[in-house]
Amino acid sequence: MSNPPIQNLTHQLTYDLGLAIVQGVYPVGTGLPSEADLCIEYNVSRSSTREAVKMLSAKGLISSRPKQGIRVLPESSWNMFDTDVLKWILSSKPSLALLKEFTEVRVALEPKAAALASLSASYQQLEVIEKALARMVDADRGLDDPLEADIAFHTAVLAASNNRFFLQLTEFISTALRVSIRYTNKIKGVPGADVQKHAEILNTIKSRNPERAKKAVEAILDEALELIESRLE
Amino acid sequence: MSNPPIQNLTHQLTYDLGLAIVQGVYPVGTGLPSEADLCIEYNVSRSSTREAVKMLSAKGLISSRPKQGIRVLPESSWNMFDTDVLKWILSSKPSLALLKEFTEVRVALEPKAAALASLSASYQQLEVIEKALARMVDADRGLDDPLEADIAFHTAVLAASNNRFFLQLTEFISTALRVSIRYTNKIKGVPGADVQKHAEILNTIKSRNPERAKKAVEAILDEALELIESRLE
DNA sequence: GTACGTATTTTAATATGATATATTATGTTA
DNA sequence: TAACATAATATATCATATTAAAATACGTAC
Repeated sequence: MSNPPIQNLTHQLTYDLGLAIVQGVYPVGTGLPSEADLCIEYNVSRSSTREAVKMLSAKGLISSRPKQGIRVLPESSWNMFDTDVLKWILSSKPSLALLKEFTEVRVALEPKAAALASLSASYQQLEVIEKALARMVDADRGLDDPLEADIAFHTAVLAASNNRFFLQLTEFISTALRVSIRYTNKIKGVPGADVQKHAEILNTIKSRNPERAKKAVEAILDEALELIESRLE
Repeated sequence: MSNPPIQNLTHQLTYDLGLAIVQGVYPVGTGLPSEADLCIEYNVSRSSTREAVKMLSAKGLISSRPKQGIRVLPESSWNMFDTDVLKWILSSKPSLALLKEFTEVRVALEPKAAALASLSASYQQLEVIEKALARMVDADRGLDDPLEADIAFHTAVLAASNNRFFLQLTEFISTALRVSIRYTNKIKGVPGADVQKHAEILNTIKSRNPERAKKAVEAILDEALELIESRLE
């Protein structure tokens, strides 16, 4: 019932339960069956059940205390920047509204990351961005996967910012892009136009111009955001 | 050995181990004692040990597999946006460099959140911001805690953005501010100046002007960032 | 001597029974 | 009625046995 690389029963149960929770299968407040019932329902031992519960509570989805049982926490305490949580949410209720909110975060973060990258990117880091751009060129000719190339480019910029928080967001961004692609990728613009804009980003970073780097990334993301907003009406 | 609200042995061990890991007690790559050894070292049962290990692996700090044992993952996979992880990091090695990186994230996020708030904040949400500002005024007169009032204001703006990701960051921001305050709060500017600038933010949001709201928040954060950068030299 | 398959070994993963603890609900007594 | 003791119920903890997985060592074939 899960596609991610499940290693063992505990992880399997964690994914199944996590998905069920974000899907709203268990009511917020006082939901979830008791430990013992979960064992029966999912046919696993108490050890695995407890470990799965602990993993989910570490991600802010649930809390568990004696006598009160296991309850689903309000959505506001879910760790949205946890890759698993994000994956569960996007793959179960990938609303355009949420996609818009996600893109708003990108609009806030990525331009700033590019600006930082323009100031501090090492030669090696520039090369990584350059290679990602080459992949995008290849993708335009059908020689590479367009989505993966695009993701590689944006995560390379994040990594080049040399900021641990932005670096941590690479997984966050790529996960969300991978899941939500089907909502935006449909309409492809002029072939090569996208590559051109990404090349512009690379150039501004290489020329150590933070202001222009910021603007270049903003241009791309604002466009994506507008596309989403236009569909929301 | 921990101050957070520890509920039970599993949480206690999670905090102790999490702190030890970010402090570098266990070498990255192949660190940590085996499950059995951890039981002896911390004098707890295997259940609690395993549950703590699962919680930490849910936060991206460690991985555990048969035969290879429990190993510390590279810092790049740590979930920096997890409140616990951030707390451990900031309370153990609160370097100015990290504080700078954190502030860079704030500079990216909070102005955008204010802009969104100016577009979508409800009347109730505006009231919350207003009350936080009142607390800041009180704090200037010694009638309230300045830090808590400041945190209340910034988190209120985040909440008013009506974006689930920004909302999730309220805990992240307040945790970091609370922990890192001792590195910046020392130098207080002109009394009332801070309040004035925050009042400006509220006004721009109330007048539904996203551009000016963004600028107003940027002004405050850029200032904080410059202060940190000046100390880094 | 190298490559491949197999056995061994080590460690986590799973299962289960028993006990402790915390919380809520209940009932009893003054 | 209020305070206090008691019971009921869920998770938390402990202990132990068994299973499965992964790395290493070993041996054999070529």
